Amino acid sequence: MPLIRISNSVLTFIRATVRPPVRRFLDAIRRMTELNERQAMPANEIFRTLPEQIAARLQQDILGGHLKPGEPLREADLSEHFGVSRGPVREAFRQLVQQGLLVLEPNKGVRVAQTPSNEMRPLVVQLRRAIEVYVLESIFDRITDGDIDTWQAILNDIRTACESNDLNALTNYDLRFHQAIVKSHDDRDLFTLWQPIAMRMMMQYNRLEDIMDSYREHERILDAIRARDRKAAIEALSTNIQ
Amino acid sequence: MPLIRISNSVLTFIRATVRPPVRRFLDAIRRMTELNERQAMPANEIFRTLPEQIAARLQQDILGGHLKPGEPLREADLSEHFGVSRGPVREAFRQLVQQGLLVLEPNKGVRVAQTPSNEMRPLVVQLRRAIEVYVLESIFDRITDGDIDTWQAILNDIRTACESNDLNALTNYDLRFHQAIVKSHDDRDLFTLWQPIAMRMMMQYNRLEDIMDSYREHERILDAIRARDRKAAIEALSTNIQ
DNA sequence: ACAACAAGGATTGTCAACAAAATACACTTT
DNA sequence: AAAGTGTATTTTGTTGACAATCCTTGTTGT
Repeated sequence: MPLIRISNSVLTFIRATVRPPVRRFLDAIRRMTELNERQAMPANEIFRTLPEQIAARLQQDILGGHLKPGEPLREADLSEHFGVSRGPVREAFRQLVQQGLLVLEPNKGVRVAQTPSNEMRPLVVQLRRAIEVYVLESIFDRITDGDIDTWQAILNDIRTACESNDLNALTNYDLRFHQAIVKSHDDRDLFTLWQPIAMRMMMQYNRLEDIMDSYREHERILDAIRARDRKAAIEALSTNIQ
Repeated sequence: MPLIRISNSVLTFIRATVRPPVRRFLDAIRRMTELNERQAMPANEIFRTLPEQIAARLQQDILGGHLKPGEPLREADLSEHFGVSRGPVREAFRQLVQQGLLVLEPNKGVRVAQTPSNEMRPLVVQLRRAIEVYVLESIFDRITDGDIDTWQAILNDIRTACESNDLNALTNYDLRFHQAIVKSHDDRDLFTLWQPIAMRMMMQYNRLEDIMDSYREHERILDAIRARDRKAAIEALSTNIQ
């Protein structure tokens, strides 16, 4: 599947051709989709940059286990596969290195990172809990009904994934759920801090006996938020992260 | 000052010319210097890659306050300044983005990151403490006299910086001290996790009344380690991080 | 006066060609 | 055999040219 690249060429052309009210309308749409994407909506890839699209696909391949830890990734292969030059692929690699999904060795390229050791897991859990609890505490009084709706939509996706026993999709939506919460904090820097930590947990997604538990845990979080029960929400969030 | 670029051209020539025993000897030296650099020895820039050298300089400029938060950095300016093309500069930017020192906006370039808000500081302190305490606990029984010597050398630099009241150098060596400890853990991934968190603290280095306190705190840590007093070492480390 | 618009320069994004480095392999020597 | 050596291949690093985007400024129309 080739990448969707409407944004640059076509959109610029349209923008230049069309009357200003329509132009502003297009910009508004663009802004909205960008915002939605930021809030972890179903990925609308049209307006994203090339490297982001590539990184997003590779991320799914890694978290989905199609790319095994230690496996080397070649710039030339992927640039051919995606039909772009090596530049954007390189850039995508760097983004994934930042997320901790790839490891970079100078002059040798990148490999898929090893899943964190079991010994290290408690530390990662502790770190992620600290951040997410801090975020939830911090935003709790400013959570809008719109936020809750957004999160509910993701929760529905989690339910579907659980019911169809699709671990791959579940990992994805679980990530999106927590991502949406962290991103709703004003300070974008928190997300930057949180992402590499959370990724390391997503790489070993095998904690639950019953996959349905994942849905129930997230439901508990959102229900508590909806009831504006601060303490219960934080407790539920905290037990979900382990 | 132009970047030192001996490694590639000259070294390759030598390697190709010279007899294999010497060749391996050169490789050994190379490996050693790389290792030393990894353990935060005085920066031997000769064997580093171009982007790493650039990133190292920019890092000092940012932590030293010569580049103010919010200030935009232009690829073209720096590529001219360092006498390289935009590619390596771009790469250096990405490394610094990973460290949290720069912020990237697509199509708009990078800016120096804002120092973390005061509200957020306790969280960052908590995260950094968690990691460093974990590391120290984890490596404690395997710390060699060689390690201690290395750290003592950095401690001496800290003392010098404190005595000459050079806050800039102090920031640098403080970073190196903790970096050396974290890097001595087998799991390199811990360093990747730790770095962006620690950087955010280094960006606001203004905690101490008396600058000499910094030396005393680090001295306490190393003394406790030298005495193999686990509890005291962790306590000292923990109070140093705030 | 004020919004809509257009043109220009400045800056980042992408590309393809080339350089440097790492790797693999066949060949030699001891 | 086993290590030493040279060459060819593969892969990443670097460069400069060009394209797309952003931003500023001046102009037009109402």
